[in-house]
Amino acid sequence: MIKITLPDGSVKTVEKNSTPLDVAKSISEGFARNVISASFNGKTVETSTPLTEDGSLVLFTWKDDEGKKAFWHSSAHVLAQTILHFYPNAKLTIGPAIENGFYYDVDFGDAVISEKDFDKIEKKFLEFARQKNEFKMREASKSEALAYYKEKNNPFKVELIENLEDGTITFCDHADFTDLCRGGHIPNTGLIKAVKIMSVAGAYWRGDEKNKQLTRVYGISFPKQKELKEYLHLLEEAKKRDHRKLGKELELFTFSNKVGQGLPLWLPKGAALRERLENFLKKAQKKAGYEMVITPHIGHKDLYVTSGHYEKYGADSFQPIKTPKEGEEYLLKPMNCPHHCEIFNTKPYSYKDLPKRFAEFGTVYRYEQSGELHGLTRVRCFTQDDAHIFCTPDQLDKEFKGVIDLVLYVFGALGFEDFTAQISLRDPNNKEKYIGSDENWEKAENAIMRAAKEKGLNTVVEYGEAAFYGPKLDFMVKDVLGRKWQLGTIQVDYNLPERFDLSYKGSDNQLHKPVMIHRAPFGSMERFIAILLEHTGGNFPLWLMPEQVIILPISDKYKNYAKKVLNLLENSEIRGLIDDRTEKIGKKIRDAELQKIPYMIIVGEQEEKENKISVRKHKEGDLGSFTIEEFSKIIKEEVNKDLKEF
RNA sequence: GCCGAUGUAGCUCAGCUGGCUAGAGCAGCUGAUUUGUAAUCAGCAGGUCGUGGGUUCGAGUCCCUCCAUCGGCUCCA
Repeated sequence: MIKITLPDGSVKTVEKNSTPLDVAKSISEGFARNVISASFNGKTVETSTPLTEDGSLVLFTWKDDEGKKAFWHSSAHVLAQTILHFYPNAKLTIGPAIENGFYYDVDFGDAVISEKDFDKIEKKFLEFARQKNEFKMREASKSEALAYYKEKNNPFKVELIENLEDGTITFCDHADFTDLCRGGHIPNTGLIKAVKIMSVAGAYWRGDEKNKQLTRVYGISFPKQKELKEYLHLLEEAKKRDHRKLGKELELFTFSNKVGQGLPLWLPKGAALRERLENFLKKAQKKAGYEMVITPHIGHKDLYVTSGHYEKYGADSFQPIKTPKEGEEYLLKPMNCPHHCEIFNTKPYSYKDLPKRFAEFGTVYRYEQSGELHGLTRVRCFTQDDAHIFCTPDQLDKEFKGVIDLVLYVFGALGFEDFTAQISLRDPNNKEKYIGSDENWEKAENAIMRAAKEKGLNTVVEYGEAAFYGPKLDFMVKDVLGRKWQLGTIQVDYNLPERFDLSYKGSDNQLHKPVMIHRAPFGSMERFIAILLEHTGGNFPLWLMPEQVIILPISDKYKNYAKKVLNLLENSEIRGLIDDRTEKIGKKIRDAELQKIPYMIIVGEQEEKENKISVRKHKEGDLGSFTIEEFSKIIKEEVNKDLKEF
């Protein structure tokens, strides 16, 4: 007999070689039917793995992330089985579970797979699934495994196996299908009741552009048909909040092929919104001791040779601007730091002058690959809410934490609660991608980790995500489809001060190098507004709204009263407009609702007589009758609720 | 940049297997209606069917090039 400890602390004594499924059955038959995967002593096991020693067992159902992972990983096996059914010469590579579903990377050879094929794949997939085949793990020696895939002429699996230790190699069989596999499956294929092939895409073998491009087949599966339907419905709903769609509908921004790919055009309402955001940050920055600077959109080539950008990005950037002067070259600025370094360099500083904090809404130009452009989130011209802090090493921690406070203030005011603070470090295996000494890198990395910890941020560490000149603390927020985007960023840099030979006089009368912090709480105006649009669905906080109220006269007779109301509201710094079309009130309300204007003010005979207004709130309906003073107060309170002082 | 898909009026879309002057709703314009909490009625106007080539008696429809967009990959100072 062995003792099995369950997550609630209870201990079950079962016979040796009992399986996790047996343990589940000993709890209840009903529960056992829902158990789809398990972990034993922290390691993923099959639900059919015989347990041979005492230990702690966790049983997972579809409701658990681990359960879903096993479900989707198992689905990838069935997908591979189905693909081989239609394309017997296809070569399988890897097929993991992902956040929403699973994929399988396949070398289809000369065959092309596209959306037209999805239907038949789904049908055959479910046919295979219904056979209720069990997933059975089987150990194999390295030579056996290699021989198997060499015979199948599959260089990808051979490469994978060559990197594995002998004695750790396992296969998983179900029906007549076999795959190299670490394990973690659902009991049998019959649990998969619904599947949808979502898309195909090219994906490089092992994520390296230099390798062969494989075809990645994305799918998602569910234990119930209904859940698939719900998932697809959710996706449809999410697409309605796509910032590209809302940006067009709300007339915030647009693109023009004549102007060029990835070059956003801000329309009046979008420009007003953006200006409001900028002023909001300017105000907070002023309190935090920043000084505004302004720098040109171009810079001499030498500036970027000094900074290292020329060497790093020169060939892949917008190409230099030539002048009539022989050999003279300027670059569109891809970032503001070199300019700000030269601003610092303009005069000598004492340690008593530091920190210096230079801020600029700096527009930069980067030649992003055409396939990378994406609405407003990835563009070729964007404006960073940039600033560079030059401080002494002693001041670094305090300054860094001050920036964290500012970022948290900005995120808080705009309702971003669900973000991850990502510590982006160097790729330890690829140090030649970065400039600067190991010593400086370590100092910078430590400063970031220390500050993030002291501020109690919930952080994740990502290797290989650093900038080429220094590590970053990135504030990541998801878009409506769950894709992560970097918004706020704070970077510690010991390298540019060296390259630009920045210095200050210390109390010891010696010259010292300042430390530089690059930071942008929004990240860029473009990306921030895009993500804000998706999070709010266009219903921005009231203080940001291009139009806060719209006045709807019942008929032409009340236009004058409407104008009077608007005037009074404008005196209270409320932004509004009048819908003076000769339309029915129902029509005006409908149009105002579609434009997502927060408050509608209806004025007619009744209102004019009583010198009042009838207020209707977007999405909520009639609020009743108010005096203008009462209404102004409500608006002011709502604005102040979101706009706390920094 | 790479893989797959898509591109018809300002917007959302129809146009089947190639066949007369390419359709609809909304928006726009004109007129009537002066209206009480999500669409008043009528009329008018609006399209080189993304671009350039090709196949064909005939191309929005089939083929190729390029451009742009979408979903991924790679990249992201």
